[in-house]
Amino acid sequence: MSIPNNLTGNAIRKTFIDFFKEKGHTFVPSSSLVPGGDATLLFTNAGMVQFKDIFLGTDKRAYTRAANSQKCMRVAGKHNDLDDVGRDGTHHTFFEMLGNWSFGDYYKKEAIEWAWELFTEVWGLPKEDLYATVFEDEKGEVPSDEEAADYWREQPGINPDHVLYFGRADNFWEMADTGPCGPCSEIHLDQGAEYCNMGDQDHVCEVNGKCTRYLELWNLVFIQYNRLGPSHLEPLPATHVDTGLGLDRIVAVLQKKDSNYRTDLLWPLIKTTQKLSGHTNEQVEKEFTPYRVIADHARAAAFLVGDGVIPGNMGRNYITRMIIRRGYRFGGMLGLNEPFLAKVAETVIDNYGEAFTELERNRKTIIDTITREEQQFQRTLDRATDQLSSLLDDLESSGEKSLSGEQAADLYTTFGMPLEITRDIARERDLEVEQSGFNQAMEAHRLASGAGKAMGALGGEDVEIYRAIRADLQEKGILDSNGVTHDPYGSLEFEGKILALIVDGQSKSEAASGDLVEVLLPETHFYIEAGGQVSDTGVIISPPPSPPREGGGIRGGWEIRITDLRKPAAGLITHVGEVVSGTPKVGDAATTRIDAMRRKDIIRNHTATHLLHYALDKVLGSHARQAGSLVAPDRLRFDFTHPEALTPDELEQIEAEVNKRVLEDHKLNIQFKSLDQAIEDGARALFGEKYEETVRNITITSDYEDHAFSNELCGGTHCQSTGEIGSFIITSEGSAAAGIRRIEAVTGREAYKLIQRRFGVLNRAAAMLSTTPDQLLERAEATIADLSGARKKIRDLRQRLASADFTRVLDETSIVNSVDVLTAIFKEADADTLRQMADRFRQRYPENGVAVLASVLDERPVVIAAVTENLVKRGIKAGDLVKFVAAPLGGGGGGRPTLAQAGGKDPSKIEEALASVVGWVEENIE
RNA sequence: GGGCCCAUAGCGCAGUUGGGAGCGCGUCUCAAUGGCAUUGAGAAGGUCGUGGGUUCGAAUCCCACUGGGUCCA
Repeated sequence: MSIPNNLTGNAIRKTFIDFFKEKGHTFVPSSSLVPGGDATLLFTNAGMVQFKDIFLGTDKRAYTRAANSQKCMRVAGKHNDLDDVGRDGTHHTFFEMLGNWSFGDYYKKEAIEWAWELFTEVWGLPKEDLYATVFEDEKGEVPSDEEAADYWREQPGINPDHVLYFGRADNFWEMADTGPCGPCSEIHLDQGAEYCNMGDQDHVCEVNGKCTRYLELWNLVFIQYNRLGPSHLEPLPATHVDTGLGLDRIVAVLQKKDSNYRTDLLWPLIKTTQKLSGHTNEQVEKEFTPYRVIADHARAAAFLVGDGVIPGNMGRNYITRMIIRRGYRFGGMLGLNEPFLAKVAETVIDNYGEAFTELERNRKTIIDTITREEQQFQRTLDRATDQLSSLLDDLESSGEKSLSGEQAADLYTTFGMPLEITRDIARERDLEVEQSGFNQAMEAHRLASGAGKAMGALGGEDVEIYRAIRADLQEKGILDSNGVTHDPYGSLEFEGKILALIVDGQSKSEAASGDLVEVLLPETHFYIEAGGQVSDTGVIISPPPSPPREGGGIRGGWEIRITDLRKPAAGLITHVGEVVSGTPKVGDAATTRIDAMRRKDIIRNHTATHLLHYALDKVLGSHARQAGSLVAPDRLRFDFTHPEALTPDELEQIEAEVNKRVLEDHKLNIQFKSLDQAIEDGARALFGEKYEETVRNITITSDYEDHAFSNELCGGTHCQSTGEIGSFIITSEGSAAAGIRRIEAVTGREAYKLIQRRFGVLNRAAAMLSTTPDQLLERAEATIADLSGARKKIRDLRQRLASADFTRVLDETSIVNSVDVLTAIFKEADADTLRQMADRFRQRYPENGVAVLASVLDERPVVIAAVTENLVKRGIKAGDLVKFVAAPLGGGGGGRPTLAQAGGKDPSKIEEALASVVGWVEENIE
């Protein structure tokens, strides 16, 4: 494939960015596929995701013009089933969206001019084949976009008849039911009559029509209204431009390919796959669907893992798993029966690594993760195949021809066996799978799963009260427009006036002793739970602080014990606690005191958390990233991405590494800087976390290395140097979710307590075994060996003793109707020994023998009854006999007809019970 | 977040009305062959994931927890 240098996919992307840079735009790198701070969105699915807050007016940027190429995933939408992707030449799970943006800067004139210029002058698309569409409201409520239409008609070389009007569905863009919206304008390309896929003679090709002749390329959105209701639009003070041009599509057009998969963005992936399958070019064309699916999915998987999304069983992790598994499955159609997708993903990295450096950086993680998931899937399939085989065996032996849909669905939902594979295997044996039952069962499964909705108690029902309080205080000038000042990094003490007291959700002028109260102050130094670090606790007291008196009260003063902090409404922070003594009043002078020791415990754990994060990276690899964290005074808990349980050796190394850094006693360096700067300096940002423009960057650098070994964005409170941590001990390692491990650890005071406790146990255990702690292990091993040897000996002796006894009584049978009946008691014999005796009895009396042997073990009677085979036919069953014998002992029993066992509670009745055996045999024999 | 499945010897697994904890591979010992591959005989190895409950008796039934698998949102 020879493509001119200026028309490679990478060059086209670059041309777009450079073109808009020249027009004064700032290049903004693509944001992650995982949308930051937006829980409603599974993946970034459009170029505007990272700019959404600018349009909503809640975010500001340093620039007003931007250009980007945004990574997007569309997989879970209502009309986009994953199963349809890859079946044609234009649909993808992953794609790039080129866009240029104006935030209150230029508008329709420039947007249209530049789009035309780029298309016709730079990229040389034929002017006569281009069409522009503009908005005209079919309901007549919103004005037509004549402005845009006029600009289009002014463009050099455009055919004015190619400017067309369309209604709301095609040419009006809205973010949601309310909010910013506006008309849009699209550029379509007439690819020529041969591109029509509707052979029908009555069919007329048209823009936005039914066939594939006219291709929509670029959508220019003009945001000029704010929608307040279904028919209520209000003009926005500032207008914005948001455009979207799918890279794969424009590259296909410029490279004159009839399928996106034949461009130099995706074709190399198909060639790599072909190398693996060994197919000829003709075979590739024949099997083009699997090739497309593999190319698309390998690309999506590489980008997903590159952005830190690992395969799992929930949300975006689940999508990632399904994409890898589907790719693997389609590989099977090409005869690829072992992990191969990572090799294709490597081509993705080679091809895209320059434009998206995260791919290159995470090369190893991407390859390992994809391969591991393929292997896992193969294991799952192998297991499910066994299951299916035995189901099909049953089916065949019962002469049925089709597997029930319910069973197929069960196989899928429980063992992960996809329907197609079930069907393939069944067909090999000439069996069918019932489709409608499968659909029904899946629907039932969907309903059952959906019934358990995640409960999201967001609170907020009392937000009005707090808003009113804030408005009132701001009106009176008591609280400034920024609200309560929050500075958790300085002093642990603060003096100020009580601005408000809230009791039972109502603002009060005073609170009484015992009241649960929220205290509002103009400023607070308490840390408020964030980033895993728990809130501070402390007290608020009335000054002057007098020495505490007996009984805890302060004369004339009051004290409030603070246990939590809340942010009930924007700009408000309240201290939640209980009035311990006195009557605090609004307007009272107050002194706050944070519990200092507790705070120290917390900062030790927080700094240790950073060291742990670093150590995980060092020992396990860079794929081990933070996935959750708790920093409490008594422990820290850290969740991170890692596919398997940690070995004891790894845990030891991690613990050692952290303690090494503690003992080296490094200073922490805390700086505020711009997010971009921090990332450039190597800070690790968290996925799904939204950061302000200015971030707090915490780095730890050692004297003998030139760069920081720990570099994090963090708003928490920390030690001044790592030595304050004291020591760090891991207390547990486990799993938090699939692919996520959890480590718990203690530091400082808790670590010391733990060591003390452990030493205590060690010393006591050593003393018990009359040895020293150092030799405890050998001693314990020896003791255990002795013990099991002794136990064995006892068992042996017992059996030998019992055996000798048994030999004596073996011939002391009573004869009833020519049946030898033996009853005997062996104290201390266990059930096992009794059974062996029963066997010997039956060797001695192969016919016409009944034995009932009893023992008392641990104060409880045990009875075994043995009956020879021939007597079973005459109505003597061991189970019945043993039940009869055990009844007076307060027990019951059962077993097989020839050998049965029973237990009971009352050993004193054994003799009596055994004496009744002869009578029972006499009565029951036929 | 919810549904379903699984956890038994180092590994892979069987264990069906609740009553002798087993199979294959691996390990060790002995024997056969000149040596190896191999074959035969024998042995060691298990808190039946953890904790409760039901029962005279639980790997087996019930509950909770832990770990793993899987599907759905």
